[in-house]
Amino acid sequence: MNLPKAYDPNKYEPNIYAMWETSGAFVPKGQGDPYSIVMPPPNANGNLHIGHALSFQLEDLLVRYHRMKGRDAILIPGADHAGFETWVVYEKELQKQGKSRFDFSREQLYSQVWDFVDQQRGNMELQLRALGVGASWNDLVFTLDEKVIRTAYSTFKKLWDEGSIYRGERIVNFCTVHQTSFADIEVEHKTEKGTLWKIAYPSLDRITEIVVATTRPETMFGDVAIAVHPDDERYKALIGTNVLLPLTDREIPIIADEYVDPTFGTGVLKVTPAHDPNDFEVGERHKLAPIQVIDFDGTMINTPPQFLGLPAEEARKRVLVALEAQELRRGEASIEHAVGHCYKCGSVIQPLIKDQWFISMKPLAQRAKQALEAKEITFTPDSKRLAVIQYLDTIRDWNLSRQIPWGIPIPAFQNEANPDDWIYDERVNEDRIVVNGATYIRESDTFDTWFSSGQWPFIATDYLEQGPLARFYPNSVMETGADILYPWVARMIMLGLKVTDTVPFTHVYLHGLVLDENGQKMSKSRGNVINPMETITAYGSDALRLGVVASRSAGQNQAFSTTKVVAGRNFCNKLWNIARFIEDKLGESYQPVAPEPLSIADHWIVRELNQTASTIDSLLAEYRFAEAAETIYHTIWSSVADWFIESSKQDTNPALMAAVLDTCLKLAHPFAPFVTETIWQTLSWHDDMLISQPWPTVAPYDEIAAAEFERLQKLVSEIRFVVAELPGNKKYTLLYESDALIADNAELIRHLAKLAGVEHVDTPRGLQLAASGREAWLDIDDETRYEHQSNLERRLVEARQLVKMLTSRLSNENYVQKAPPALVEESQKQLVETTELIDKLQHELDVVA
RNA sequence: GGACCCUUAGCUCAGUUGGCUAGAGCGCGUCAUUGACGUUGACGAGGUCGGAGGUUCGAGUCCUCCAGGGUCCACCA
Repeated sequence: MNLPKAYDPNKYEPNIYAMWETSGAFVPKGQGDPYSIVMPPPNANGNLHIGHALSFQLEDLLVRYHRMKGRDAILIPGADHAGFETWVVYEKELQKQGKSRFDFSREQLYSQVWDFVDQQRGNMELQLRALGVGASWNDLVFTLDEKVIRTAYSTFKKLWDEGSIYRGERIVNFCTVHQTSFADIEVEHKTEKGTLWKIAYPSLDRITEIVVATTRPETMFGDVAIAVHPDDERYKALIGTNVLLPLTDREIPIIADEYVDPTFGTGVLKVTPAHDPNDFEVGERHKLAPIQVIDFDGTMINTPPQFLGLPAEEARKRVLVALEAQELRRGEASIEHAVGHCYKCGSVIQPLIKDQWFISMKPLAQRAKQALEAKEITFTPDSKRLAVIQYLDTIRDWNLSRQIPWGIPIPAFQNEANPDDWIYDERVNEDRIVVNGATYIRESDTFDTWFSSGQWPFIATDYLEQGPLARFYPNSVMETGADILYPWVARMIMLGLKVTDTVPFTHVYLHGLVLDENGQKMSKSRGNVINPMETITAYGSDALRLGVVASRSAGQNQAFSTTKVVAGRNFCNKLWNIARFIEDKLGESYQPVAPEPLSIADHWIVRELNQTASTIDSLLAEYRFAEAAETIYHTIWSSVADWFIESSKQDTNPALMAAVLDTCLKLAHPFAPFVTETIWQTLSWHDDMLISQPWPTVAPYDEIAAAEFERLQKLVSEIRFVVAELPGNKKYTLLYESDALIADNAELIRHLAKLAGVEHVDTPRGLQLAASGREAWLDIDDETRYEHQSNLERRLVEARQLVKMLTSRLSNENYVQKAPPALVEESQKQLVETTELIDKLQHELDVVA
């Protein structure tokens, strides 16, 4: 025996991973039906967090399992340039150096960030290896790889050519801190308390006035009209007249628009097309040109001099004071309203007008919706499929433009002489190009990163170019976080259908957030982040996998639990020691022999393992990872270790023990890849790798023998139970009169039940073991027996309650008629058995008395 | 404003189409024991499944309402 007593994961994991990787175990073999998962690419220059561990370990689990099931399986890794995230980090770096983005050209910035990311790269990939994630590393795709850009461009052109891409002045969500716009979905709305101010706009003769209600008085200099509902009797007469815009000498008209809600505020809306999306639409309808009064840096422009250049917040205060001075304020009310914030810095998102590139989403969404309704893609949990459908119903056009240098340049050029003339051209390295004699200037914006990552499944498989991995498209499963269902999953579906004319994957599995042990969201600011690498150092990679997969269901945010990681570590150690025991029994020179079950324990364990394999099959088919993990845990710990191994100490069947160990390792491998492979490598009868083994097939056994063992278990359990209740720590002798099971397995029963002996007698004495229904007695003296009386009484009461319940159930005619016959029969059988038990217990009590 | 989810043992959570006496890990109690494993073994205690109705022979599971917690979506100034 050269294996140490305890499994030390850190000692083996790196070597095992290196063996897999260098031997090409993660590379698809080209045989069998393709099975593919494309990894949601983690940030190339970041570290993995515990949510990544869950995500990637689930993906790896699926791929390992399907590989063993004979599929041509691949897990395609990725790395994300994480446009905005990385840019924010880099801009902070610049700040530290006392520089800003304006000190450099776009090309300079791009190459600086590239170097910055390059320095950090590799961490994440090492961490994936530590997690045991068996990715096909040569197929890794970085989101700024040339082929990603190529595909993004061809898709953009396709959409452009068919008119789905348009450039337009629209209200965009602009972060004045980060100097970029966001898609609607990226804006974080928070409900806040605000103030609704009422402000009087005087008529031209200054005799009457109309009172508007607004939460943003500072935008009043951008007002181009006052709007009321056309049917609002209070204001009907005023429609078409002009009022004076306070603090200015500008006149604006009163217009009628259905959009105005007469019950809100004063029923009068100030129309500020440049700074509110609704007002923008009202303005368009009434052909009113917007006036921008907040600049892209968040300060005031186009205002009277005293407000010029002030930050918007400050301007608001001063405007209110100025209005007060002119006695134009007509009260205020506090309201709760949703305010958009930048999800990164938390500052208020300004709705501003900007020329941006948009995709018309309605047609894409319709197509995706049909596919989802037809269940061309299934979801776990299914409720998320319905959620996506609902999202698609209300989708708005997608703003693709980002004012961030770190990203894929938008391949568009504008005619210097004619601003409305835009052309598609991929020469994005040129500032200006000449086409047909006209000079065109390059668009300075980059794509929203989701535009390229939305095409990830067919990019990573080179499907459009029919590369070597093209057979892996569509992907088998998209496994990702429920939090990016809309920004990512929905878009992959839409773009996949659009570009490849097929769904990008056939199943979506969504995991929830891993919360901290108290159920709180993990965040750096809270300081409650669990680093998966530290967990691996402390407990091992398999322990982390088992712990994080256990008791977790799809789509639910659930707490991390160290106790489950500990349980996982203990399980690995258990498996290790099962192997140690078996290897010790077999000896170092063991040569494999065809296994054949001989003892009743042998037949039973073969049946159990068959059952476990098929249970895991059906659970994984439904993505019930936690239950599958629990199944293998209990099979190995209880059935194999506590019963089979213990039995084997009495009756050794080397070939079968070896086969049982092999089967356990295979079944457990997707859930605990490192320890199982480590053990496999120590087995003298294998010179290959576990990772490449086929999933266990059904092995033959004898059902009668297996059932015998079950009866033996029942007897042993009863003996243990009764003995535990008896006073003192004595060892007892089991007596039997005529019982073949006991006679044939006397030594085994003695060992399992820790008895002094098992003896055949002609006249039984002592305490009869009633519950297991055997002709067997524990040889106890009268005094002990007397002390045991209360236990007998207690069990008698329990048995009588059960009889009462069964009797009433069976006397219910509806039950007998409507319940499935098997259930009724079961109840009847149980009633008979329990009645017999009562007789025996009663008899025992009579003897004592 | 809309939608979805959660509430089960002390803690963290499972529980497919309704099926009988609701499970796991950890924790807790009693006991055992130096040779596979103390990262162990045996035995046990602990839950009227958030509350109230309803459907059903039968409800943790389906329906309605209520309470508490959470998430997502949303252009009411």
